[in-house]
Amino acid sequence: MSNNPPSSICMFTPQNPTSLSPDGTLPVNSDSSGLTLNQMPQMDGGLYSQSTGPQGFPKTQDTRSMEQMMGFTYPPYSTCLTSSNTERASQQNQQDYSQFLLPPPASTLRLPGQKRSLSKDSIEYRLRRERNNIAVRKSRDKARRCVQLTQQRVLQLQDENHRLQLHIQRLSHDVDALRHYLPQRHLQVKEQDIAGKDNC
Amino acid sequence: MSNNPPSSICMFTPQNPTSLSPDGTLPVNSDSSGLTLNQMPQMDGGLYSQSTGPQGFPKTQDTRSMEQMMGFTYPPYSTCLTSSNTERASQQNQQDYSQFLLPPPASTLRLPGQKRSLSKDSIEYRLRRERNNIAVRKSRDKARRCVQLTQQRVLQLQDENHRLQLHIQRLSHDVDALRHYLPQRHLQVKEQDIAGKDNC
DNA sequence: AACTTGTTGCGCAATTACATA
DNA sequence: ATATGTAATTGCGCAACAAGT
Repeated sequence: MSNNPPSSICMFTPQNPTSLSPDGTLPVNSDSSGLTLNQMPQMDGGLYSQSTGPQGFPKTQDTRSMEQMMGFTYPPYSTCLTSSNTERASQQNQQDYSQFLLPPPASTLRLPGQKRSLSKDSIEYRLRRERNNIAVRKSRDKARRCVQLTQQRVLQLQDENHRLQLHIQRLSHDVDALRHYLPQRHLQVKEQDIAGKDNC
Repeated sequence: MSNNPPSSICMFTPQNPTSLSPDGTLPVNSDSSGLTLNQMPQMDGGLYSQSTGPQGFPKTQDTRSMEQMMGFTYPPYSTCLTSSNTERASQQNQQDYSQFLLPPPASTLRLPGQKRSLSKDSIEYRLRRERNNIAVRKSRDKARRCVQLTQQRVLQLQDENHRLQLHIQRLSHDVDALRHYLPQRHLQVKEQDIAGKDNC
């Protein structure tokens, strides 16, 4: 389990810039765009649960239509849906499989550097897929939130920027006014020497 | 052709905040996150073109195989793998359904509000798919660039912010110094009246 | 109205990042 | 320190829409 902080940081982490696959081939994922946020305000709780695949297997052609028909639209956060149905199914789904889980014992003969290839019909395969699907949804959700956060940050910074500029404007005005009130010229000069070049 | 500027703007365009499907149901895509950049530095030219698959081949299965058979591989990313089995399953799967999917092949009678459904085997279907795939790649590319741009903007704003704060610091210092040099108290007071409340 | 392009959520598969035996 | 398993990322294609012509 372990819930310790991952290493990647939300914004601008370059992250394996020249990543190559272990076999030396160019990796399929050559993009990455360096967006790997973390520490996002997300309650890692029950969301992302079993997604719909009630009977997931034959999975007709696309599931999407299925999901929608079942009203399972996955509203990232808040507003949570009232997933009336579907959860039952998914829940049970898990259980159903759990008992069959771990068929490998029989044929455990696979070469060291070889990762076992699962049959697409196998329960295990489906379980892995489903888990990954959940992870994918979670990850993308996180990415979306990060983007939004970044955008908010821009607005916020622009705002602050504006405030600062106004402040500068006022201060500049003050300085001018004060200089104007200085009785002796030499003092002004002295003052300017002290202040240096503010007007950049 | 017309290459005029689209309406959406890159950052923070709210854009259908309460979007609902025409039928009043909640739209599947309720996300959108208001990211709809435009005017991105993209040469809209030959990129995203036909995906020049010189000899695209046995990519895997899963429809993709079709694309390759037709010479549609789209190299942009990938170097594709060489998986193996499984093509049978998904392929057949698709076909199985496809025959049920579109009952009216020869008959062109489709009700007013009904969009014709193409056979997954049809050339037309493949062409549409391929066009959409290109559009998708293009769109995502745009989104990626927008995100990067936004991130850059944050850095840039942070930097400017810092500069402004330094400037304020110097100006404040100047004001203090000048005030110190003011010979008479009443002048200071007067000055403050003029300047108003700078210290917010 | 019909068609084309643009967006977006989703699932898949390959890869990577972590964690742990 | 290494082998192995799981979670996280990411490009890709699909389908449903939205938007634009």
